[in-house]
Amino acid sequence: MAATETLTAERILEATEEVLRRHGPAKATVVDVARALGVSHGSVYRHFRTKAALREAVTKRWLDRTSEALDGIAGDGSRDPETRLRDWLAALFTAKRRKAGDDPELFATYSVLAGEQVGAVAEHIDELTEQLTRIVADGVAAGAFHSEDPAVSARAVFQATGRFHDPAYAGEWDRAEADADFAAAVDLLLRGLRA
Amino acid sequence: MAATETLTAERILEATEEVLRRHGPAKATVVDVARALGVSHGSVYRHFRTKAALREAVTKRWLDRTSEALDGIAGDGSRDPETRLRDWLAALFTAKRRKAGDDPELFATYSVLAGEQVGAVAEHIDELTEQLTRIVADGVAAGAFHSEDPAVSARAVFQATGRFHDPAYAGEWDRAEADADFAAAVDLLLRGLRA
DNA sequence: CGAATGACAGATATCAATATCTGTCATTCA
DNA sequence: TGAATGACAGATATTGATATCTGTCATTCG
Repeated sequence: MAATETLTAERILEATEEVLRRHGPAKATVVDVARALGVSHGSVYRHFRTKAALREAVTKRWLDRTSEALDGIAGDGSRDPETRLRDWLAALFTAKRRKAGDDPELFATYSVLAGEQVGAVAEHIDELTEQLTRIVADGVAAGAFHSEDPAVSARAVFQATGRFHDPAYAGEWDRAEADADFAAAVDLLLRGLRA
Repeated sequence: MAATETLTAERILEATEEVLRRHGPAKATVVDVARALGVSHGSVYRHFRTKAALREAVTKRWLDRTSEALDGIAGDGSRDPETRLRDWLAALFTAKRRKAGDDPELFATYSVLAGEQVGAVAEHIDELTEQLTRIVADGVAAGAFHSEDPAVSARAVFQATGRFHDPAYAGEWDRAEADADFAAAVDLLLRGLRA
């Protein structure tokens, strides 16, 4: 029985996600989470020192799902770097667009949380940029790319494609021009990277 | 004497800007503007049909100041396209950064207004993109740039540099890495454009 | 004895009553 | 006669009294 299972951080995070989905970021309370689990809110505070810590943990969890999905593409050293870079960027854009399109309210909720958790987001961006750096470095090693410093180039590529992954632009992702804009951006950046 | 001058749209816009500076976008009212001018609010409605129209006009005015400043660089056909493109992007970044840094509250106010006036902003972006297109087209004509379609490339360059002109990123502009990031972005994009 | 509770103080949010604002228009003023 | 006014209705914002929430901790429970 779910209700008699021991109270773990993981179960609290699941309940928190559910409460956030139902109530939105502004109205989701720790009391709501406790109610959903059938425990007192004091028990939740045993696992998370503050409400902010709980929100941070649930945000990290969400961000990590994106990072993990992309890591496979970044790490696949057997494929040629240009294709890998194109695939990685396309996968990032597609994933974000799907999340935003499938459940706009939950996406908006997590966008608000991400806005609060600047630190967690910075870490997430670092992770993604490291994945990009790996691809660029592989490309340089293979003679396919030119770059003075793969980390700098990767950062530039990530920032230049912000329009296609930053939640601030989510409203533009279903516009008719989005795909053409994305293709033009990737083509221009890859021309810039090629040896 | 100012108080006895005829009431013109221009004078109303000046007063509106002042009221916005003082009260911010949320609390600035048409009544405030009328009070600042020493007239009844009915008189303001003679020149602007709605409060939204007044806000749109004052926003356009603000956006146009940026466009005009950059038009000189874009139109100077005597200088080489690569330098002109670098200068144009640097001028845009510098102008935005200065506005945001010198008077953060007014900048935040206008950012809110820009968020409301989607149409006016779209026109402004079209203008800037046309200026960029002129530079890219000149570069292609001179054999310095490669581009299938200068308008598409210009759009890609503008979007890729969004981090350095979109008010959503204003908070990042005074970070230590901003200049290095900008340089890396411009270098990468110019490598992509060169013939 | 460690996990869970629930009462509590201070901080934050909600709600309904009140005040202000937007947009109109018949009237005044120069 | 055309520009300006100010009273007005409906919509929006402010306020202050009330309810809920956050975070703690002495106590209970298994």
